[in-house]
Amino acid sequence: MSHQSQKSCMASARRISGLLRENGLRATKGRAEVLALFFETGKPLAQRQIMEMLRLKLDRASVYRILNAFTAAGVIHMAYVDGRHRVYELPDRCSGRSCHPHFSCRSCGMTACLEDFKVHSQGTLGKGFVAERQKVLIEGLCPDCTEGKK
Amino acid sequence: MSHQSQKSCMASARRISGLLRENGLRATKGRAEVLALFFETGKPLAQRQIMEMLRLKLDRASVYRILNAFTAAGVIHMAYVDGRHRVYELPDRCSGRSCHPHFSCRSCGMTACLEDFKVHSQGTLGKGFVAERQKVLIEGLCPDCTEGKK
DNA sequence: CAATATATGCGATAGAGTTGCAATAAGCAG
DNA sequence: CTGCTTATTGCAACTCTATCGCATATATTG
Repeated sequence: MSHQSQKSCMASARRISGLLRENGLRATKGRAEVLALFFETGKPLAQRQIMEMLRLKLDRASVYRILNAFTAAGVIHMAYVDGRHRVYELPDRCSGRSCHPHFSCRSCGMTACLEDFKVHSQGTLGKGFVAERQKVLIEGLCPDCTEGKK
Repeated sequence: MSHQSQKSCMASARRISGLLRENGLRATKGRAEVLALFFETGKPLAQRQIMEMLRLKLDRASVYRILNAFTAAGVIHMAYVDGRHRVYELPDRCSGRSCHPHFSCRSCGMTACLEDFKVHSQGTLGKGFVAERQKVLIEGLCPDCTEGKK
């Protein structure tokens, strides 16, 4: 999947560089690769996973700085915190006020985006409060782990 | 508030010890005090805050172990992760499947429980998935910080 | 009150994330 | 394409949360 076609890789590389520059970020190899990983996997990623998936060598500190820069620029956002890990994702399917919910398995730690799961909120926050984003995390057991428990 | 009446303190101390034992936990001074803090404040607490509020001396490691033991026993649960801090609270107002939402101010970091805020979820997780808990975090600005931004 | 299993204190350690600084590479003008 | 300026990277040291092993202290049980 990573080397299907030079052409399409290059094409998306150009698209990604453009996206970086549009957001006021220099299009370095490291940044392009990290951003490409988000597009390729389409999944929420933590620094650790990014490090493991990198084809290009990149320092730990650089990955952290890249994630922070991306977050500040709004290219990605922190989806949720999993244990000690900050998990980021593209804000693709998220409106300004609410993000799609995430699922996290308490047994194996597997996580997933719940795109067909809708969350409606009702009620008032109180005077002066302004809600900007709504993060929902469903904890439970994934199919593999429910089978194991049977 | 901490020394209003010896009597009520002692009474609740006995109640707390009982609660610990009911959950299979030894009623040590440290554990009783930590659990009492959750009841007295009624607020979500992180290890750091607990350390600062302790009247009794207790080691950092012990507080961590106490929080883990309480969580394993179900006496408290992790409400959310605030930056690098795990924040715990009594499962008082939480049913088995859903927890009351929390608010977190992105400017000052202040957090609060949203008791009058209800969240309804709709949809399917997918075959084999079992939802056990639903954590909702609303991010935004608190009254103090909205005033500042005006 | 003594025996025993469990908690605690202390020090060392692990792991996520940050920072300072020198080296490097992107972006831009010519 | 070349050189200049400035942002980014690599490296190493560091911070901070959390955990672990082990000796000591303490709660529970009989």
